[in-house]
Parts: sequence; structure tokens; C-alpha cells
Amino acid sequence: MTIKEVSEKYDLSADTIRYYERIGLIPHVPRKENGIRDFDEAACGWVEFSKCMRNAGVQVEALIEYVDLFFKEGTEEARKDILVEQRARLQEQYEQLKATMERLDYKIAHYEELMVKKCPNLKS
Amino acid sequence: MTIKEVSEKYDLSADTIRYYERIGLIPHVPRKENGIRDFDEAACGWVEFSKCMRNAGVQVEALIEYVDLFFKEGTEEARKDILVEQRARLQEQYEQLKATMERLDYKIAHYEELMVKKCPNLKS
DNA sequence: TCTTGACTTCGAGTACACTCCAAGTGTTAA
DNA sequence: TTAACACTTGGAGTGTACTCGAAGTCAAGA
Repeated sequence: MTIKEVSEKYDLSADTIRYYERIGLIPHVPRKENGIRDFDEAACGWVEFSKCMRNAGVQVEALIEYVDLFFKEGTEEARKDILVEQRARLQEQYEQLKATMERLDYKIAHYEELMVKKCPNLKS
Repeated sequence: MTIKEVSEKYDLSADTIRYYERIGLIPHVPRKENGIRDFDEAACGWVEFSKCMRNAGVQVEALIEYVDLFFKEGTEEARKDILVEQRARLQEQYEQLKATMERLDYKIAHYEELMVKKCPNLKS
């Protein structure tokens, strides 16, 4: 698979994918004889994984560390620790998000009430 | 209340609070005769609100727009629209977060299993 | 053969959200 | 009265994560 196909498949710019490889957020992608990237299933998997994690807000730094450990023997515990820490971060973000959404709901309801009062005929 | 007290109360740096006022993310804070900020309840409320929204990931730009409209008559609908849009953004983020946390749980479980296999005596 | 277009690398530029700094003022405590 | 300290403004600097540009290679079609 070319970088363009992968880019379209996962809706990430080719620049971003190259950037991720450059900084080690995804492992080295196999190349054809002419040097052009030729994504295999594993490489695609990493792209998909990194996209998922980044979308949720996992830091680039943590992912780089994880990928780095992934290719070293006996680092299972350290890898797990990274995942656990990031899991906790996401959990916190999740709570914050929930609370803020409730607050927004409350404010939105207030505005809706206001608007019904202003235009009683439009209350549907 | 001084900026220092507000800063401590909401765990936001004084620099950040001044920055928020400067860019209009919170309305103008009342001053004493000598020009020093003197936060009243309303000003504190805005600080707290902006902190909550920013922590959840609401963009600075959207909050500036909201605060701007807040002091203009007849902008209730526009204000509501901003809140509704931001609510939708947070909802999306929420789904993404949930999915990613599940995925991390799965991976963490995998590592735990691995480690139990390696050290059967430590399976507790 | 020549042009078009996708790819390569690497370094520079950008956007966002702070965060810090310099220069100056005002208040309090020794 | 002088030092210490918190505050003011406006502008410059920083960190993170991309995003773009330049210069060059390579393969395919007119």
C-alpha cells in the first residue's frame, strides 16, 4: 500500500504519517527497492493504532516510548505501565468531559427556555 | 479578590488569567482605583467557567465568541448555537475516549496475562 | 523524449495556548 | 526611607504537534 492509500484509508495526511514515522511514533515502514514506502498489514496496524490513540488525546511522547519498547525484549512490564498511565489520563479527561457536557446541557436548556418565553407561538 | 487569590482558588496561573482577560475569554475584570484587579463574584464565575470549559477541551476561540455575544442584546440564539456546537464536539471526543479506553483495557489485560504466564508464582 | 504526478528527505514554518520577561507603579513592614 | 513584594502592561518566547516547501528521484503516458 502506498502512503496515499494509507492516508485515505485512515484519514490522516501523508505528511502526518511521514512525521509519525520520522519521530518514531510508528515503527519504520518497509520500502520498495526504489525507496518508496510500501505499507504491509503491520505498518497499517500501527497507523490505525496511533490514529486512535492520538484522537483520544494520548501524547505523542508516550506513544514514541511505547513503540520504542515494543521492539525490545523483556519490556512487557514497562509497556504495560505506559498503557496504564495513559488509561488513567483518559479516565480523568472522561470525567471532566462528562461534567462539562452536563453543564452545557443545563445552559442550553436555559437558553431554550428563554427563547420559548420570547416567542410563545414557536414552542412547537 | 486579588488575582493571586483567584489563581489559587481555581488552580490557574495568574498569567493565564490575565491572558484570558486580554484575549476576551473572560470579560473585563473590575479594577481598584490603582488599577489592580479586584475580582467580584461575577468575575470569579467567569474564571471558573472558562477553566471548566478549557479543561474539557473547548476551544479558546469558541469561548471568546460566546463571551463577546454575552454582552450584546438579542444574541441568545447565537449563544445557544455555540454551546450546542461545542456540546457536539465534546460528545464526539467522549465516544472516542470511551473506545480508546476499552482498547487500552484490552491491551493491558493482554500484558497482565503475559506476565502471569512468565511468573506463575506471582499470580497472587 | 518530455512532462506529469507521486513519491523521497530534511529543514523550516505555522497554529494554538499559554508562559515568561522587562519596565514600571503602589503598598506594606523594618 | 528604603527594601521587599505584589501588582500592572505589552511584547517576546516556549512547547506540542503538525504542515509546508524545496530539491531531487522515478515511473508511466502523450
